Amino acid sequence: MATGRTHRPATRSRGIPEATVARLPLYLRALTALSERSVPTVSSEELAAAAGVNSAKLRKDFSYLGSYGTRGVGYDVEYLVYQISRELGLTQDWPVVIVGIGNLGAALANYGGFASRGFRVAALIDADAGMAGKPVAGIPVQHTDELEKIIQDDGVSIGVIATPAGAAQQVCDRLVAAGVTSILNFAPTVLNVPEGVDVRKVDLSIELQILAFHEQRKAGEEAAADTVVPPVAARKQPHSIDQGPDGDVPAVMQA
Amino acid sequence: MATGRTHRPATRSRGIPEATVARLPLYLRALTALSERSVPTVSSEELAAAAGVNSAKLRKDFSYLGSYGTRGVGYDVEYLVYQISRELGLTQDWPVVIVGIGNLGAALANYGGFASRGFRVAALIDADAGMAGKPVAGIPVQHTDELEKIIQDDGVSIGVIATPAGAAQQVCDRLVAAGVTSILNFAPTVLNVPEGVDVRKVDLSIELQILAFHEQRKAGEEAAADTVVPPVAARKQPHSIDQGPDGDVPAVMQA
DNA sequence: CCATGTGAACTCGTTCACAGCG
DNA sequence: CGCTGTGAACGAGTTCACATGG
Repeated sequence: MATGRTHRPATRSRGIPEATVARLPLYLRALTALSERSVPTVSSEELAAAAGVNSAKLRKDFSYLGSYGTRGVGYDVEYLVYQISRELGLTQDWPVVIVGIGNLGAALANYGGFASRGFRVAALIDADAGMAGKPVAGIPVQHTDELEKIIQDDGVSIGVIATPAGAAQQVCDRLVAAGVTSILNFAPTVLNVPEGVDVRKVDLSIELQILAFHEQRKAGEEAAADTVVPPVAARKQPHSIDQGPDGDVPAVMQA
Repeated sequence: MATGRTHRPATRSRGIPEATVARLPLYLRALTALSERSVPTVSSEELAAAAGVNSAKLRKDFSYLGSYGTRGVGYDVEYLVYQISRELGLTQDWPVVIVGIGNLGAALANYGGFASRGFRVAALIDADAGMAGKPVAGIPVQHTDELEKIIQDDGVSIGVIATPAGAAQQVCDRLVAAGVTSILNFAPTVLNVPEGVDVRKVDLSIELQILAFHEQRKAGEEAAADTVVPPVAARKQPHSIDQGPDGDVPAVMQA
């Protein structure tokens, strides 16, 4: 990217910032909860609190989608749910394959929030021939040999890699060759993919290490304790502080 | 985190940017691999490629830690491994409790990269009395009633929540009350915690939704195809594109 | 009036490009 | 001469604060 200088040339006019995209699912979840409670409208303040962000950020985020609110009132819950779902592409069905049915793969297969949001487990794939046919979460596991066929037949474009690190790149290559263009990687490896393929990674050990860093700093600060116990507390910090360590985005798990 | 206004007052002189902290584990992993292959030194270029970032970023990141490289040569692998480990607080042992031993909790308990990096599973905790005593990953599951005792006895400061969404906040409150100050949350909920407690979240469905967004855009672009097929490709793009947890968005790379 | 929507200020993060040291 | 280390330019993301419109 970025070649030299003024890139992202086109700026498709619908340029929603990546940071905003990463928060839309959060808003959607909060809105869905409100919807289930039959709440008709929410203010940016309320919704922001439910999503764990501040209201200015939420309003700015929504401003990239359009003007879906009503001044002096707030946002219509149902309408927003629809708009965000559409923006995220959740109004269509996304078949997904999960490769590597160990503890983690099984956990993912059983994950409820899966089907609930436009995602459908098209197949569970494992290299262990002994697993073939055995049902996990009601879906029979298939052998790796079937991978290409399944992807093509079902038009799968999203793949989840939950294999050991050693197998990840190989699985990735096959997924990509077969037509997958988005990959969620749980294996602790950097995947090499061709241009046009999106990879998101989730890595438990990285998250723990980040926590350890902060934890260590807390311990150290305590020692250096500036007489003045930084009361700060300042403003409003009712509860919930940073939550989404927004600093980054990813997540975590294992392989 | 933190911060109401001018906080982080002192800027303890050791202010490592959050974005850098989030990448240190990545460098560490790449370095560990090199170390196992007995590679004595690496250039920023090589290491960057292995970690999936670009070399300028890596050098800048390292500059926050100190001047650990040798001009004209590169970095000493072993030395860097040590420095980063120390910076991340991995030279000490971090006992961790995992609450919620379902598929996911079991997967986490079995995760190898766990013990390998200073983390030790101090206990597995589940609300189901029927699970009590049953060993998972060689560790007997204990009932939720024991939670406070375990945390205090073992001096646990990091907790992992792998419970259903409905139980997460409650578990979180108990963890915090018992002394935990860092939480890794796998439940799809926004956790409210008091100031000073760090929360990082990991959410499968959010990651999938972000992928779906980009996937949808790919499909749309194809249709709108600007005559000019953005050749870009420009410079060097050997393989591997974005990766990156954060914003994602293509980020060159190189090898 | 009230809460949205947004320009403008600001902060954080990334990239450039080159000085400087081994 | 090669590669690190870094100031400075640039760009992304966040927060402020207020004009605007229901």
